[in-house]
Amino acid sequence: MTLRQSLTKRQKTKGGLAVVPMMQKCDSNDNPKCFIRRALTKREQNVMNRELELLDVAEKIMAHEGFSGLTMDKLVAACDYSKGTVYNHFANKEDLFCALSTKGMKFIISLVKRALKMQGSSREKCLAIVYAHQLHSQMHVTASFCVLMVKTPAVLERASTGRIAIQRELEMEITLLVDELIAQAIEAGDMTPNRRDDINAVCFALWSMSFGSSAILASAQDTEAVARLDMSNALLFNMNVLLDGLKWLPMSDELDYHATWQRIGKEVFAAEVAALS
Amino acid sequence: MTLRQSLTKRQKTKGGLAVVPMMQKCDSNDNPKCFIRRALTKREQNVMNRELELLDVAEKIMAHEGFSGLTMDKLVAACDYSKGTVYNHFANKEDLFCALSTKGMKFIISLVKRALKMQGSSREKCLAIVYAHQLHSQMHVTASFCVLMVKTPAVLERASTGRIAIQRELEMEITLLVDELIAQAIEAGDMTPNRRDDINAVCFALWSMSFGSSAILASAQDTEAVARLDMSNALLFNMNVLLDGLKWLPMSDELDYHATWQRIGKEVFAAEVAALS
DNA sequence: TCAAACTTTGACGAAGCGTCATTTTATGAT
DNA sequence: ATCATAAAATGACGCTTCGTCAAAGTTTGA
Repeated sequence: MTLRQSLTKRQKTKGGLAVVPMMQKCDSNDNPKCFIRRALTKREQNVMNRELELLDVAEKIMAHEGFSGLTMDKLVAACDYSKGTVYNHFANKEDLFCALSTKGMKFIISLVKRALKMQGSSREKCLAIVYAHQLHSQMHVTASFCVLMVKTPAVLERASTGRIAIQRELEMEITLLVDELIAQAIEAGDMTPNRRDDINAVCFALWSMSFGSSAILASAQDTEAVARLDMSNALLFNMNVLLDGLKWLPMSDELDYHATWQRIGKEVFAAEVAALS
Repeated sequence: MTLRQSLTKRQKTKGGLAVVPMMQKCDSNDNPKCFIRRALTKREQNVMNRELELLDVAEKIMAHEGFSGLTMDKLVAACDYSKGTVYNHFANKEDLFCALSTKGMKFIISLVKRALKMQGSSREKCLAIVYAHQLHSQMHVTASFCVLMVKTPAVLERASTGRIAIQRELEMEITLLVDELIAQAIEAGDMTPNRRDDINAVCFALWSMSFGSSAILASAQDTEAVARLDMSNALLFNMNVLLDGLKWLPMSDELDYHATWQRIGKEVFAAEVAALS
């Protein structure tokens, strides 16, 4: 976030240097509309609102016409702005996907924060986090695909570096939240990993399982191995096996985590669950 | 595979029915070059060889220019055939991706079959299967992305139904292989799930963890949560935790699975490991 | 040897992407 | 209030990519 902050506010094009307009850019050459953190002018406020508006329109198109149905031309046609303006926000199509992913991540983070405030053991909170992830993938099916898609070289190669950086920051934020939970669990004696390294490994294991399960459940519903499954319980089953393997107390034969799962839906994410039906 | 097999060999266009040429199609309207299983004519043999050739060229382009660098026009330019001929093989770009994925799946299956023949306990064989998956994602980075990508709506919406069906068959094949291993483990007393349902659940859990770990390791290498990791052990760690959670004997504190992991690399996949360096 | 069946070809139209010269709007100094 | 200047918005344009199809070429088997 320190990039180019030291430059004078107005610079001429002279000398071949890139113009750095009032609306400063985080990134030297490609990412438009990625603000330095400071008080926003009225103009910048407008720009930000418009960005949200554009993302909404894009999401609607995607929800309606599928992933490949979203094109820049369609987005331009569907909104009240011109092509140039849209491209002022998103450097290219992949950048747009990245922005949609960012929006999704922010949503997930807000859910995760609520999950962590839940009453219960550290293991129950962990389940609540996983529940949050699944909620997102159910509520915003297409957007959750963006989160997936953004990891793909096709996107990483083309999206603006600024947006990729934001994406990474958000990932870091989630990681830190999970790290904290793990630390709490260790402190409370619910789990006892040997070395400092193991916290990282545990965090990665949780992520892998949660991500793997949700991704497959969301995309491969008519695969035999998924179709034959009791899908409502699959995620909980997977997580319980993993958490048992980690010896994260209380073990699943000591406590009925189906009840916990229900409780999470009712107490923590009531509004979201309701919105789903 | 029973689709349209009962139709007479030659049918006229009359009556509005789709032409079903000598080179029969599995699919009524879109998938080209998807053969019914029977002795192949010389012509068909040529066509199949050419398909492999085209896939090779496509893979090379992708390896060189990245995922989005592969376009139909480039493929046409890089091979000795015309656009029409290429489109005779692949209904569209997504169909090509699907074909690349299929090729990858076939490779994985061949590795998995070797993994199952390994000397050792059922749990060790299970690790060998996971090892096979990881090998594929390391040896054919781009192709393994195709396997991922194909699950995405963007591809499913457009790929020919015939190829998607083949894809599903191959998935089924792997599922059956894993099912069999689980059944063996239960019979040998290495694991004791309660009900029939649990076999499905166990299979799904294995798949989720293996897929999730590999996908993240392959794509998100510069994410904080991955970068800080001991990546060479992450997959083994994840699998051991999961298998411990399943109480799949011998537990990881009874047996040094790092040794097993080494052994798999040396004994089962020596050639592939060597090819990687 | 020939007609029918099948394949190959590449020019073409449509659609998508991203750019940039030009026009419009906002800002702030006088 | 006026005007010069900076910034933003516009949309026509050029280029790439996609996928089609009528026509030309090739194979098959009678």
